[in-house]
Amino acid sequence: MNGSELLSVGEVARRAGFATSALRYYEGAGLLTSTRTAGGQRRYPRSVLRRLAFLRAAQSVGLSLEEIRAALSSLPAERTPTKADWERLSRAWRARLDEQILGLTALRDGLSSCIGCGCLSLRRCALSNPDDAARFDGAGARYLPAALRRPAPRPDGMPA
Amino acid sequence: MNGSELLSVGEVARRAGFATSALRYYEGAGLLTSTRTAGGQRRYPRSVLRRLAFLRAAQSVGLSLEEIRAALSSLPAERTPTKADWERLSRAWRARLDEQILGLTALRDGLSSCIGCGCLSLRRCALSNPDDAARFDGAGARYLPAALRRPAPRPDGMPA
DNA sequence: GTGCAAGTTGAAGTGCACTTGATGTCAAGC
DNA sequence: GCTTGACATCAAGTGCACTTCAACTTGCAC
Repeated sequence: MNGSELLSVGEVARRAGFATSALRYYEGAGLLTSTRTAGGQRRYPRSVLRRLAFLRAAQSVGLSLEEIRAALSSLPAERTPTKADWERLSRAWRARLDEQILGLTALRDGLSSCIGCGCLSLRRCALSNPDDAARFDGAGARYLPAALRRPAPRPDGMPA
Repeated sequence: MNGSELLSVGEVARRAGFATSALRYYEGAGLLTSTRTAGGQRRYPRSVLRRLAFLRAAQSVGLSLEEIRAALSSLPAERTPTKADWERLSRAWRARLDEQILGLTALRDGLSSCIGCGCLSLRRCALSNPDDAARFDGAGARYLPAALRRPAPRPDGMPA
């Protein structure tokens, strides 16, 4: 019932399933904070476990550490995040997850309906329409949501 | 109606939304093949566009080039893949996509039901149960499908 | 038949997300 | 109070997926 027992890196690493080196890396990257003992060793509050659970989940859906850092920065650093804190975060991410789920569903269904269909007009394909992606238009149905059209690591044509 | 017009790298890059350097890289990695002109320039059949569409889509759902290479290797290198070829690939991937969709849905719903719930027993959490992930048990409900529990880049304890 | 954009190769560089190694300090058990 | 394992920092290394660079060649348009 005592909420003030602090965890060492090793303890957190074990409980959260990360390497200690990763935890130190996350701290350097601004995703985690810790207090220190007199001797300089890290001590974490329990809430770091939830933070790490979120981090892991977010990574799994393909978000970069920077994106996750931005999201987590909306959590209070000092006090333990409340239900309301997490719910706010949850709402913000729901849209993204919805989009991603939609995209995957389209992809799954598209695998038979489009890629498997034998149609040769790739340009109208639901799965990947790079011409559309490259264009800056807003018109026309977007089959694959933006989340799944990963920004095509700089095609030659566009030096921006 | 002539199926034999070949495309240059630049053409393919433009149409598929990749950089030419990426196309050469993919060829080196065994994901693409090309014929050459007398002068040594690459020429691609139209079917490469579909291949690239698949590649992009697969990347978007988080698959490595190696996994994609393995999948694509089941396509005939010489003749243009048929509807049946793509459908076979499609079937093989459907399970993976289903799993990923399931996982994302669980994650989305879990964001309010678990992370947002205020419950402190992270160990029973649907979102991330690293203890379970670390354990080699088969018992108990797995909330997050394997596809979403990315293999936790080697936690300290396990040197394997 | 020539000019020049587009193509070629190989080696090296980039960014992300970490891990590994060297070297030294801390703290809990005996 | 000493040993031992966990912890500290910092620099360098790793793997993936590309991109960039330098130096040179091709091939279509005129």
